[in-house]
Amino acid sequence: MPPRKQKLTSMDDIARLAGVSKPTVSRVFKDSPLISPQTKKRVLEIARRHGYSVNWNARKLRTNRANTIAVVMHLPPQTSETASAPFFFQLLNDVAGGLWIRRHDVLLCAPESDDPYAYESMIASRRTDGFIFFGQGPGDQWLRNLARTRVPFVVWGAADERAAYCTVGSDNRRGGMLAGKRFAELGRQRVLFVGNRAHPEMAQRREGLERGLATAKRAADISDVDVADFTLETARRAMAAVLARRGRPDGVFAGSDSVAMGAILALRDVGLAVPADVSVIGYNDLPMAQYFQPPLTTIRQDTHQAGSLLVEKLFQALEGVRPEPATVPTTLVVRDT
Amino acid sequence: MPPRKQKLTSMDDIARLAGVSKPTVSRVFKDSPLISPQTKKRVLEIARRHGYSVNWNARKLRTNRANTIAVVMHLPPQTSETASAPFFFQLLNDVAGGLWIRRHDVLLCAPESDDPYAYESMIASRRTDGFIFFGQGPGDQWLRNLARTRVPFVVWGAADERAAYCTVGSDNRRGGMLAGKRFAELGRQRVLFVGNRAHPEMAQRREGLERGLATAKRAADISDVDVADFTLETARRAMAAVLARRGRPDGVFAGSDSVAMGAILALRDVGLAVPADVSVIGYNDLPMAQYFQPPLTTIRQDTHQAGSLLVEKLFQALEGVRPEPATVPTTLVVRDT
DNA sequence: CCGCTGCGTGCAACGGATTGCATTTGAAGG
DNA sequence: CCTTCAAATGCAATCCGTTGCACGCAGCGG
Repeated sequence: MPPRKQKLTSMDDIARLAGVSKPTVSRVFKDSPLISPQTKKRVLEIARRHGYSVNWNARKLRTNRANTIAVVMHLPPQTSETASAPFFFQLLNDVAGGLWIRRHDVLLCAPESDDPYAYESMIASRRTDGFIFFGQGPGDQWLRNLARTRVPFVVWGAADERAAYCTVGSDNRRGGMLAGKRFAELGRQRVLFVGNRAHPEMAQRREGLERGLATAKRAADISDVDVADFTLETARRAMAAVLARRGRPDGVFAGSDSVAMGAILALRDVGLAVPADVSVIGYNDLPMAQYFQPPLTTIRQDTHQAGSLLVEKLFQALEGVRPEPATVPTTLVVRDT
Repeated sequence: MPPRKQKLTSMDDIARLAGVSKPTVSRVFKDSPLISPQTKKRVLEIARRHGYSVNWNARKLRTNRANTIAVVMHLPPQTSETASAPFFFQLLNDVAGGLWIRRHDVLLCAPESDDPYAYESMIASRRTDGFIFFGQGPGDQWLRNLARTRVPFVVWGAADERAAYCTVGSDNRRGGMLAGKRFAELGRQRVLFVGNRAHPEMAQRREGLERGLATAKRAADISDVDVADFTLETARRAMAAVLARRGRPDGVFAGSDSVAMGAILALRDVGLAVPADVSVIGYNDLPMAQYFQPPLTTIRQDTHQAGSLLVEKLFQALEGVRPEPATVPTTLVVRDT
């Protein structure tokens, strides 16, 4: 492929036009304090008139920094329907905001594979300075492996027990506990956890649920429905299957709002009323949650804060500091379920 | 800021290790047919062993192409709640997919401003090769201006009458017409269009609506509710205001699903039953639409196809061809409203 | 045995900016 | 009037690949 377009004006050209040297122009564009105000003004003026802007690639080459952060959305490859997606997109928005403030570019990536090599090579080739992963997926061994390399990254998800890598996540245990306590208050006895314990975050939510339920006077019973993904449809089917086979719950704690909605539809299908017969609590407080019928009771987490934290931690990692994991607070939003 | 990290292995190093010259290594990584299979194999082997990958920035500098496409999501700056967001995120997914296939990076951008200069400078600095804009926003004069520059871009939205720039969009007029025809069939007489005619796409949908209604035996009446943004909340409020002041409609065509949901809530608040008293039709067929209560009747557009088209057209533009606008088909999905 | 064709490689000249160090200049200090 | 110092600017090396062109060598037809 031939190089594109006509020769474009370069720093040399601007330097010549402004009657200064190339380094001076360079410093002007870096806003270096070394340059006198008049010179700066003149150079900028000329540059603007000629539609010049610094060649980013040359700069990146020379400085050896990409000034770019890659966001990896760990979604099932084909399914663009994934209903937990809305949450991640909201998070994406907030993360991108934080990165723009720090004048970094946001590169969108699909998870190539779990092979650390793919990520190492993106760093080695200077396409990105670091990664933000959205969600750990089922099992996080690959992240532990990645942590052994020199790849800077942070993860939205559950804190790793062995603290091999830095995470920012909602306080899953506390979120679960809030749900558990509420069920306890409502006197619910047979609670179903709909999620997938292979995902570290889900496991923590379930753990919190247990603890919350333990505050009840009469011990409650927990059983599980594992779903392969967190789409509404999958949850609905899984729930229907369980309702047909096993006994009827009087409380349902769902790993995400979309799952909660699926569960509610399944409950309604077998004639159980929400919340009269069964209390349901979701997770994430998606925008849709409040408009679902009935409006969903759910655990909210602050994505805006999450976004800034993720960015902040990653920048620490880039500085060579080992960032501490963090959690964002969770609150119970009581609506009608 | 000092250059980061230790000196990393470069093409020279690999060349030396493999006992060949730098150009040869370069050609290996470009998968050039000039190189003999043995040499290629040997070089790749050595490169992999040393964790080498081509420095992307150097390559981009030399070839003068960014191999990157910027996606600009034209969302209101602050509001991350924008409920029409889900649709754009779905589209983002599909666009990104198309770009990955073409081995291009996806850069996420906020709309800096309507000033073409911002975009020109991103091109000049070779941070991106072109732009994909999601939505035109209210008024598209700035896009016409942008079209006069050398910036390659395509837009998701309504076709520009003067064809100043290339768009891909749903067949808005047809979509509107489908809605209009359905209202006609149902014998609806007083139809409300909830949208914002300043947005070209919305104007087209309304136009289609009119045409569709014209097929009725008895002429129907159209009036408008303009909303400032397309969030559920805004729509709900606007709708409530109108219901209080003006007469009651028996049909509502909403510019987007989130608006439709807002409208339904407002209708319910004043005691109007959907669909008994009022038929409501939305637009986009968001994943949530089918789970709303009652499940939303709406106009669906194929985002997957839209994504590929956008990408395809943009690449034509990059090749210097002036791409033709295109539309993706729309279908009426009849549910319970 | 010679000249030609083509494949596989190497040479060297870029591409556009950054930066450590040297240099100029004007003002302040002696 | 001569230093001395800081501020402002210039010099030249460097970052790492890509590519037009030249070259060596093997095989082939004459």
